[in-house]
Amino acid sequence: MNISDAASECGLPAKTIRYYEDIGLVNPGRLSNGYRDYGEDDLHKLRFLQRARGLGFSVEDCRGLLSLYEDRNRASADVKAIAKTHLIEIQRKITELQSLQTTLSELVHACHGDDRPNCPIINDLAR
Amino acid sequence: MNISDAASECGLPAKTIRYYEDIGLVNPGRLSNGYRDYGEDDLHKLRFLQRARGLGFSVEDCRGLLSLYEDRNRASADVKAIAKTHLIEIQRKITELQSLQTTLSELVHACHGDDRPNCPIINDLAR
DNA sequence: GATAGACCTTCCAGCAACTGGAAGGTCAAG
DNA sequence: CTTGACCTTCCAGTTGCTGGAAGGTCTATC
Repeated sequence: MNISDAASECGLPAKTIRYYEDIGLVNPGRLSNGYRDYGEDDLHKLRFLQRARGLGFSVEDCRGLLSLYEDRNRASADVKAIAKTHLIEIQRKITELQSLQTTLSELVHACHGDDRPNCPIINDLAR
Repeated sequence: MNISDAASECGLPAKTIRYYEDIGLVNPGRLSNGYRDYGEDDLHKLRFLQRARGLGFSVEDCRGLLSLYEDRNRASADVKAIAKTHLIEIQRKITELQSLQTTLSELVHACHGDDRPNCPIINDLAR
């Protein structure tokens, strides 16, 4: 299967798939004309990557998850550890964004938003 | 005032301040020896940038806010528009992260996390 | 006057995770 | 035999810095 069919199969752009190959995540075979040729294993990995990236795992996390995916003797604890760390990071980001949201929405509400120059947002930033 | 004093005044690393100059945000004068020399206006702008970046505004947003800050005839509506757009973007990110959080925390809870290979997290990613 | 150390300068490279585009090869249809 | 849609590689750009190298300057001390 060529790269654009693989792309529509797994939901990743061809560019991204080539990039994943560059960084050593998925190594398809090659046809005699030099074209990449994706087999079922490759497609599984690509779909795996698409899902994992979609859950916000970093590419390096994905590398780790992928090797656990391929390891039939993995300990689920190893997978859980990666996921847990990521989850904590997500929770940290949510908290941070919520704090920004609170501040910003107060400022936005305090600002008249008319054609006059007085502006609580600017005042706050300038304080 | 030299760059390291300016840095401690505004809470930004010297490297970052030089970078902001590179991209045309704050242009201090220069002493005869070529050293940057920060005046009160420069420091105000740097503090402004530090606050605005801290609220998550992009550097390009900061450029816009800075020029509104310096425009005594600004319309507060222009400021509010930038802030509102940013706020909406923050809210979008929060929603997205919360959805990731839900999915991931379900997976993490479902995973035993022992030394056996069976793992709902991997299973989900591989489905 | 020499020297050490702490500044300062510029410029170049790298991070994450792609994305766009140029230049060129290949293939199937008409 | 040409057109157009693929494919290939490689290089540059994105965001917002950050680290480091190479070299100039300043201040203090000996």
